[in-house]
Amino acid sequence: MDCNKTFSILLVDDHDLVLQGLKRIIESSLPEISVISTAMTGREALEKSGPFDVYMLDVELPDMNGLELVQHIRDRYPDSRIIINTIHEEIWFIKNIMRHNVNGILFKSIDSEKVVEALRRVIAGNTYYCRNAERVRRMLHRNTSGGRSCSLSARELDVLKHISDGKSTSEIADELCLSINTVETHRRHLLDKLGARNVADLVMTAVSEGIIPLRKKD
Amino acid sequence: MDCNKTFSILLVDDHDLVLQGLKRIIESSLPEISVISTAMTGREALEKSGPFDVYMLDVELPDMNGLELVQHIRDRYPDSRIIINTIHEEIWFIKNIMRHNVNGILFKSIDSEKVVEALRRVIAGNTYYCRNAERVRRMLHRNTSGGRSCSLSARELDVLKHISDGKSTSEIADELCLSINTVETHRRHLLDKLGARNVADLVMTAVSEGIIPLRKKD
DNA sequence: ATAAAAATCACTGTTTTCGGTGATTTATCT
DNA sequence: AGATAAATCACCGAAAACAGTGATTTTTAT
Repeated sequence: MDCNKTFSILLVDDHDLVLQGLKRIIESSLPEISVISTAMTGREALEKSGPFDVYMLDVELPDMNGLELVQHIRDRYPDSRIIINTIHEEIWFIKNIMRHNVNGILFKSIDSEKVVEALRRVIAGNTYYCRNAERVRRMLHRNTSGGRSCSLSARELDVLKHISDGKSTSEIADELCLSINTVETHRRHLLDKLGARNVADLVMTAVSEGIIPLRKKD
Repeated sequence: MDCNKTFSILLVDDHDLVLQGLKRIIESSLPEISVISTAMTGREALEKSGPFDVYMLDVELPDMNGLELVQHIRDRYPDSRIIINTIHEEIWFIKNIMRHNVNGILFKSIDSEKVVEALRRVIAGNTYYCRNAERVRRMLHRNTSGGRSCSLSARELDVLKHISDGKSTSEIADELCLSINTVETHRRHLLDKLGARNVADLVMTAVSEGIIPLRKKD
């Protein structure tokens, strides 16, 4: 890619503060982005004469769901890069975003260096996902393109049940007569496969997906 | 209590190995227990001419649920001390045992010093619960004798929801604009109130009790 | 009004989780 | 027979959870 090429970006967010902040960050740290346009609604965004090289979208817009907007942009300008910028860090929310084939996900809570890094990576043709979103991405990837299913092995299910019962890794190792390292590996695979960030998330996901049953009433 | 008094105990377990092990431990470390009787079924236990000072019962017996046996013993000999000895460390199971007003709970996985300690404490008129059971005990205590309900405050529910969504304490603190210390306190209260040992257990309990809903399908 | 509960924050130490990486041995499937 | 997945174990470091204690301020209820 030509190092002297300049890029255009469209920032879409219904909060002016966010727009100004992003604009400022980009202006000061990313001189290769020469055109910075903004929009505060989905409609306004679609009216801007594109294509832009990069779209950075909030998912919560007054007139339109940000993900609908993603569809529109993808339809018109398939080569554009799209970064989603959201305050929602909920896992199911991230999964939704992932399915729309975006190039990057940012959370509004992050600091400006991350924004710069994300833009650099996306412009370079790579993807950027916030740490929290990375796990979810991997999980979905396995399910769709990888061809592999994310079904759990018998042993993993064993470990999962013990985890959901509040056991620590060392306790599980004892009860299943395994090394702690082994249980930790299973645990890691569980987190990966279910796209969970920690055991709380793991249990919630597993129960919600019906992988493990609710606890019997006592 | 007279230091020279000797005590009697009835050990009930359907595994002879366990009986022999317990017997051995008691003989070698607890000279104050002079009468050690054993039974391998609930029926056999009830046929032994009591009362014994202490009953140590397995909950899994071939002919009878150990908790039924507790009832029988309590009815006949209200002053006897009862210790439950079980391999089941599941929380809901512990809760069940707790409700039967026993003096101690041991898990078969523990080492012999704990057995001795438990017997000493129970003989002295105190209670003994394995570490894992202690939390559950505190929770139930609040619900019944304490008069206090274990209902969660609004803030605690807030924090719980975030936890169940896989958020870390620091993330929750950020999102709710609280100090990390505060969130940790809420978390601790949640664990106490729901009788959970860690977040995995917390989420499982909260979902099972219907305190928080399952995650929306995506 | 005043007692009780809720909400807030602080400090400290230990244990556990989480993430990355890599490797070997069985099963299993094609 | 060879590829693939499952199951096993190891080592490391950083981050988070967990446990115990204590304390102040605000709400809420009696």
